[in-house]
Amino acid sequence: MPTVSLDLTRCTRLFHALSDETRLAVVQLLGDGERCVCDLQSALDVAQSRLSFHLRVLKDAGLVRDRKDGRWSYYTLESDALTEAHDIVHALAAPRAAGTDALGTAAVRPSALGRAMTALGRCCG
Amino acid sequence: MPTVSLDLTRCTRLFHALSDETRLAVVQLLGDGERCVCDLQSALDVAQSRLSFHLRVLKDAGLVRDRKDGRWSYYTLESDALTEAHDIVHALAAPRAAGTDALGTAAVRPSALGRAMTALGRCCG
DNA sequence: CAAACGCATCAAGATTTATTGGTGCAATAT
DNA sequence: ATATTGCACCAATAAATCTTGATGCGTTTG
Repeated sequence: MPTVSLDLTRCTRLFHALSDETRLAVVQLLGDGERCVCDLQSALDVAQSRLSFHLRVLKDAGLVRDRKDGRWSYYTLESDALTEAHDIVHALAAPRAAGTDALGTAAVRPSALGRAMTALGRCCG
Repeated sequence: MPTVSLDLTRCTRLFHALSDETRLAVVQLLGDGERCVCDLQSALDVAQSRLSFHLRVLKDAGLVRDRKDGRWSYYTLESDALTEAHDIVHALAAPRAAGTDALGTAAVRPSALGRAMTALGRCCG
Protein backbone atom coordinates (compact mmCIF):
# COMPACT_ATOMS: atom_id res chain seq x y z
CA MET A 1 0.00 0.00 0.00
CA PRO A 2 1.96 3.00 -1.25
CA THR A 3 1.59 6.39 0.32
CA VAL A 4 -0.06 8.67 -2.16
CA SER A 5 1.00 12.26 -2.04
CA LEU A 6 -2.09 13.66 -3.64
CA ASP A 7 -1.17 15.81 -6.58
CA LEU A 8 -4.55 17.39 -7.03
CA THR A 9 -3.93 18.29 -10.64
CA ARG A 10 -3.01 14.72 -11.44
CA CYS A 11 -6.01 13.42 -9.52
CA THR A 12 -8.46 15.65 -11.30
CA ARG A 13 -7.07 14.75 -14.70
CA LEU A 14 -7.39 11.09 -13.91
CA PHE A 15 -10.90 11.31 -12.51
CA HIS A 16 -12.01 13.61 -15.27
CA ALA A 17 -10.92 11.05 -17.81
CA LEU A 18 -13.07 8.50 -16.04
CA SER A 19 -16.08 10.78 -15.75
CA ASP A 20 -17.59 10.13 -19.14
CA GLU A 21 -19.67 7.20 -20.27
CA THR A 22 -17.99 6.75 -23.61
CA ARG A 23 -14.58 6.76 -22.02
CA LEU A 24 -15.60 4.34 -19.30
CA ALA A 25 -17.00 2.04 -21.92
CA VAL A 26 -13.69 2.19 -23.75
CA VAL A 27 -11.85 1.33 -20.57
CA GLN A 28 -14.17 -1.59 -20.02
CA LEU A 29 -13.61 -2.88 -23.53
CA LEU A 30 -9.88 -2.51 -23.22
CA GLY A 31 -10.06 -4.50 -20.04
CA ASP A 32 -10.49 -7.54 -22.23
CA GLY A 33 -7.34 -6.72 -24.09
CA GLU A 34 -5.95 -4.59 -26.83
CA ARG A 35 -8.38 -3.22 -29.40
CA CYS A 36 -8.02 -1.21 -32.56
CA VAL A 37 -10.06 1.93 -32.96
CA CYS A 38 -12.41 0.37 -35.48
CA ASP A 39 -13.22 -2.41 -33.00
CA LEU A 40 -14.08 0.15 -30.39
CA GLN A 41 -16.03 2.20 -32.84
CA SER A 42 -18.26 -0.62 -33.93
CA ALA A 43 -18.67 -1.86 -30.37
CA LEU A 44 -19.66 1.53 -29.08
CA ASP A 45 -21.46 2.85 -32.12
CA VAL A 46 -20.06 6.34 -31.93
CA ALA A 47 -18.82 8.74 -34.56
CA GLN A 48 -15.19 8.22 -35.40
CA SER A 49 -14.05 11.71 -34.51
CA ARG A 50 -15.93 11.52 -31.25
CA LEU A 51 -14.19 8.30 -30.32
CA SER A 52 -10.87 9.72 -31.37
CA PHE A 53 -11.47 12.69 -29.11
CA HIS A 54 -12.23 10.51 -26.12
CA LEU A 55 -9.28 8.25 -26.79
CA ARG A 56 -7.08 11.29 -26.68
CA VAL A 57 -8.51 12.33 -23.33
CA LEU A 58 -7.79 8.87 -21.99
CA LYS A 59 -4.32 8.93 -23.45
CA ASP A 60 -3.54 12.37 -22.07
CA ALA A 61 -4.60 11.11 -18.68
CA GLY A 62 -2.21 8.21 -19.08
CA LEU A 63 -5.00 5.66 -18.91
CA VAL A 64 -4.32 4.12 -22.28
CA ARG A 65 -1.40 3.66 -24.60
CA ASP A 66 -1.59 3.41 -28.37
CA ARG A 67 0.44 1.54 -30.88
CA LYS A 68 0.45 1.96 -34.63
CA ASP A 69 0.51 -1.03 -36.91
CA GLY A 70 -0.09 -0.53 -40.58
CA ARG A 71 -3.10 1.66 -40.89
CA TRP A 72 -4.52 0.61 -37.57
CA SER A 73 -4.11 2.05 -34.12
CA TYR A 74 -4.32 -0.33 -31.23
CA TYR A 75 -5.15 0.85 -27.76
CA THR A 76 -4.29 -0.84 -24.51
CA LEU A 77 -5.10 -0.09 -20.92
CA GLU A 78 -2.25 1.46 -19.01
CA SER A 79 -2.73 -0.54 -15.87
CA ASP A 80 -0.37 1.63 -13.87
CA ALA A 81 -2.80 4.50 -14.19
CA LEU A 82 -5.64 2.38 -12.87
CA THR A 83 -3.45 1.32 -10.01
CA GLU A 84 -2.77 4.97 -9.39
CA ALA A 85 -6.47 5.79 -9.42
CA HIS A 86 -7.02 2.93 -7.06
CA ASP A 87 -4.41 4.24 -4.66
CA ILE A 88 -5.79 7.74 -4.84
CA VAL A 89 -9.28 6.62 -3.92
CA HIS A 90 -7.78 4.57 -1.18
CA ALA A 91 -5.87 7.55 0.14
CA LEU A 92 -9.00 9.66 0.05
CA ALA A 93 -10.79 7.05 2.07
CA ALA A 94 -7.92 6.52 4.47
CA PRO A 95 -6.56 9.88 5.44
CA ARG A 96 -6.28 9.53 9.22
CA ALA A 97 -3.02 8.54 10.78
CA ALA A 98 -4.36 6.16 13.37
CA GLY A 99 -7.05 3.55 13.29
CA THR A 100 -8.78 1.98 10.41
CA ASP A 101 -10.17 3.65 7.37
CA ALA A 102 -13.47 3.46 5.62
CA LEU A 103 -12.26 0.62 3.47
CA GLY A 104 -11.17 -1.49 6.37
CA THR A 105 -7.44 -1.23 5.84
CA ALA A 106 -4.65 0.46 7.70
CA ALA A 107 -4.53 4.18 7.28
CA VAL A 108 -1.97 5.82 5.10
CA ARG A 109 -1.21 9.37 5.92
CA PRO A 110 -2.65 12.23 7.91
CA SER A 111 -3.47 15.36 5.97
CA ALA A 112 -1.28 18.23 7.06
CA LEU A 113 -4.09 20.64 6.46
CA GLY A 114 -6.37 18.43 8.45
CA ARG A 115 -4.03 18.24 11.37
CA ALA A 116 -3.66 21.99 11.37
CA MET A 117 -7.39 22.40 11.41
CA THR A 118 -7.81 19.97 14.23
CA ALA A 119 -5.05 21.67 16.17
CA LEU A 120 -6.68 25.03 15.67
CA GLY A 121 -10.01 23.81 16.76
CA ARG A 122 -13.23 24.65 15.03
CA CYS A 123 -14.34 28.13 14.05
CA CYS A 124 -17.78 27.24 15.31
CA GLY A 125 -19.69 24.93 17.56
CA MET B 1 -14.54 -8.09 -3.07
CA PRO B 2 -18.01 -7.30 -4.32
CA THR B 3 -18.90 -7.69 -7.94
CA VAL B 4 -19.57 -4.29 -9.36
CA SER B 5 -22.18 -4.09 -12.05
CA LEU B 6 -20.97 -0.91 -13.58
CA ASP B 7 -23.76 1.60 -13.79
CA LEU B 8 -22.01 3.99 -16.12
CA THR B 9 -24.18 6.92 -15.13
CA ARG B 10 -23.41 6.36 -11.49
CA CYS B 11 -19.72 5.96 -12.23
CA THR B 12 -19.49 9.15 -14.19
CA ARG B 13 -21.32 11.12 -11.53
CA LEU B 14 -18.97 9.82 -8.90
CA PHE B 15 -15.81 10.45 -10.88
CA HIS B 16 -17.01 13.80 -12.04
CA ALA B 17 -17.50 14.86 -8.45
CA LEU B 18 -13.90 13.89 -7.79
CA SER B 19 -12.54 15.63 -10.86
CA ASP B 20 -12.18 19.10 -9.38
CA GLU B 21 -9.45 20.44 -7.13
CA THR B 22 -11.73 22.29 -4.80
CA ARG B 23 -13.89 19.25 -4.31
CA LEU B 24 -10.93 16.96 -3.80
CA ALA B 25 -9.56 19.35 -1.22
CA VAL B 26 -12.90 19.24 0.56
CA VAL B 27 -12.84 15.47 0.55
CA GLN B 28 -9.33 15.53 1.97
CA LEU B 29 -10.34 17.90 4.71
CA LEU B 30 -13.37 15.84 5.57
CA GLY B 31 -11.13 12.83 5.79
CA ASP B 32 -10.00 14.18 9.13
CA GLY B 33 -13.55 14.33 10.34
CA GLU B 34 -16.67 16.40 10.21
CA ARG B 35 -16.33 20.06 9.32
CA CYS B 36 -18.72 22.98 9.13
CA VAL B 37 -18.83 25.04 5.99
CA CYS B 38 -17.04 27.96 7.57
CA ASP B 39 -14.15 25.69 8.52
CA LEU B 40 -13.87 24.53 4.96
CA GLN B 41 -14.22 28.02 3.65
CA SER B 42 -11.38 29.42 5.72
CA ALA B 43 -9.22 26.39 5.07
CA LEU B 44 -9.69 26.58 1.33
CA ASP B 45 -10.01 30.31 0.94
CA VAL B 46 -12.81 30.23 -1.56
CA ALA B 47 -15.92 32.33 -2.01
CA GLN B 48 -18.82 31.05 0.01
CA SER B 49 -21.18 30.52 -2.91
CA ARG B 50 -18.45 28.72 -4.78
CA LEU B 51 -17.88 26.36 -1.90
CA SER B 52 -21.59 25.87 -1.52
CA PHE B 53 -21.81 24.93 -5.17
CA HIS B 54 -19.07 22.34 -4.89
CA LEU B 55 -20.50 20.92 -1.70
CA ARG B 56 -23.73 20.39 -3.52
CA VAL B 57 -21.97 18.55 -6.32
CA LEU B 58 -20.33 16.30 -3.75
CA LYS B 59 -23.60 15.78 -1.99
CA ASP B 60 -25.48 15.00 -5.19
CA ALA B 61 -22.84 12.42 -5.95
CA GLY B 62 -23.40 10.92 -2.52
CA LEU B 63 -19.85 11.59 -1.43
CA VAL B 64 -20.78 13.73 1.53
CA ARG B 65 -23.66 14.09 3.92
CA ASP B 66 -24.68 17.26 5.68
CA ARG B 67 -26.19 17.89 9.05
CA LYS B 68 -27.70 21.10 10.35
CA ASP B 69 -27.02 22.26 13.86
CA GLY B 70 -28.05 25.74 14.83
CA ARG B 71 -26.92 27.98 12.06
CA TRP B 72 -24.10 25.73 11.01
CA SER B 73 -23.99 22.99 8.46
CA TYR B 74 -21.62 20.17 9.10
CA TYR B 75 -20.36 17.98 6.34
CA THR B 76 -19.07 14.45 6.65
CA LEU B 77 -17.57 12.03 4.20
CA GLU B 78 -19.96 9.36 3.06
CA SER B 79 -17.50 6.53 3.23
CA ASP B 80 -19.79 4.15 1.38
CA ALA B 81 -19.39 6.28 -1.71
CA LEU B 82 -15.64 6.12 -1.49
CA THR B 83 -15.86 2.40 -1.06
CA GLU B 84 -18.02 2.36 -4.14
CA ALA B 85 -15.49 4.40 -6.09
CA HIS B 86 -12.81 2.06 -4.88
CA ASP B 87 -14.73 -0.97 -6.09
CA ILE B 88 -15.42 0.64 -9.43
CA VAL B 89 -11.77 1.36 -10.07
CA HIS B 90 -11.02 -2.15 -9.01
CA ALA B 91 -13.58 -3.55 -11.40
CA LEU B 92 -12.16 -1.45 -14.20
CA ALA B 93 -8.74 -2.83 -13.50
CA ALA B 94 -9.95 -6.39 -13.11
CA PRO B 95 -12.38 -7.16 -15.86
CA ARG B 96 -11.07 -10.47 -17.12
CA ALA B 97 -12.63 -13.67 -15.92
CA ALA B 98 -9.47 -15.67 -15.54
CA GLY B 99 -6.07 -14.86 -14.20
CA THR B 100 -4.92 -11.92 -12.23
CA ASP B 101 -5.75 -8.31 -12.74
CA ALA B 102 -3.62 -5.23 -12.95
CA LEU B 103 -3.91 -4.68 -9.22
CA GLY B 104 -2.73 -8.13 -8.32
CA THR B 105 -6.02 -9.48 -7.04
CA ALA B 106 -8.44 -12.04 -8.29
CA ALA B 107 -10.53 -10.94 -11.21
CA VAL B 108 -14.14 -10.05 -10.81
CA ARG B 109 -16.23 -10.33 -13.86
CA PRO B 110 -15.82 -10.64 -17.59
CA SER B 111 -17.40 -7.91 -19.64
CA ALA B 112 -20.19 -9.30 -21.76
CA LEU B 113 -19.35 -6.84 -24.47
CA GLY B 114 -15.75 -7.82 -24.24
CA ARG B 115 -16.49 -11.50 -24.56
CA ALA B 116 -18.68 -10.83 -27.56
CA MET B 117 -15.90 -8.87 -29.20
CA THR B 118 -13.38 -11.55 -28.52
CA ALA B 119 -15.74 -14.18 -29.86
CA LEU B 120 -16.32 -12.17 -33.02
CA GLY B 121 -12.67 -11.70 -33.62
CA ARG B 122 -11.12 -8.47 -34.71
CA CYS B 123 -12.38 -6.31 -37.53
CA CYS B 124 -8.81 -5.78 -38.57
CA GLY B 125 -5.31 -7.17 -38.34
C1' DC C 1 -1.48 5.07 -59.91
C1' DA C 2 -6.13 5.66 -58.25
C1' DA C 3 -9.52 4.43 -54.95
C1' DA C 4 -10.73 2.98 -50.36
C1' DC C 5 -9.65 2.66 -45.63
C1' DG C 6 -8.21 3.90 -40.65
C1' DC C 7 -7.59 7.43 -37.96
C1' DA C 8 -6.02 12.03 -36.05
C1' DT C 9 -7.10 16.74 -36.03
C1' DC C 10 -9.37 21.09 -36.71
C1' DA C 11 -13.01 24.69 -36.76
C1' DA C 12 -17.68 25.75 -35.47
C1' DG C 13 -21.45 25.25 -32.73
C1' DA C 14 -23.94 23.07 -28.88
C1' DT C 15 -23.97 21.70 -24.23
C1' DT C 16 -22.29 21.48 -19.63
C1' DT C 17 -19.92 23.34 -15.68
C1' DA C 18 -17.96 26.85 -12.93
C1' DT C 19 -17.70 31.52 -10.94
C1' DT C 20 -19.56 35.74 -9.25
C1' DG C 21 -22.56 38.80 -6.88
C1' DG C 22 -26.82 39.14 -4.96
C1' DT C 23 -30.92 37.74 -2.17
C1' DG C 24 -33.23 35.36 1.37
C1' DC C 25 -33.88 32.80 5.41
C1' DA C 26 -32.86 30.79 9.90
C1' DA C 27 -30.47 31.13 13.97
C1' DT C 28 -27.90 33.63 17.32
C1' DA C 29 -26.22 37.79 19.45
C1' DT C 30 -26.76 42.65 21.09
C1' DA D 1 -36.45 44.23 17.88
C1' DT D 2 -32.46 44.97 15.15
C1' DA D 3 -28.13 43.48 13.61
C1' DT D 4 -25.13 39.85 12.40
C1' DT D 5 -23.72 35.38 11.04
C1' DG D 6 -23.83 30.93 8.35
C1' DC D 7 -25.27 29.15 4.43
C1' DA D 8 -28.25 27.71 0.43
C1' DC D 9 -29.77 29.22 -3.85
C1' DC D 10 -30.62 32.01 -8.00
C1' DA D 11 -29.56 34.66 -12.28
C1' DA D 12 -26.01 36.09 -15.24
C1' DT D 13 -21.75 35.56 -17.20
C1' DA D 14 -17.54 33.09 -18.14
C1' DA D 15 -15.12 29.08 -19.23
C1' DA D 16 -14.48 24.42 -20.23
C1' DT D 17 -15.97 20.37 -22.58
C1' DC D 18 -18.34 17.70 -26.12
C1' DT D 19 -20.18 16.81 -30.73
C1' DT D 20 -20.24 17.14 -35.60
C1' DG D 21 -18.65 17.45 -40.19
C1' DA D 22 -14.73 18.33 -42.95
C1' DT D 23 -9.97 17.75 -44.22
C1' DG D 24 -5.63 15.57 -44.55
C1' DC D 25 -2.28 12.02 -44.34
C1' DG D 26 -0.28 7.55 -44.34
C1' DT D 27 -1.46 2.71 -45.56
C1' DT D 28 -3.29 -0.81 -48.25
C1' DT D 29 -5.89 -2.73 -52.09
C1' DG D 30 -7.22 -3.13 -56.96
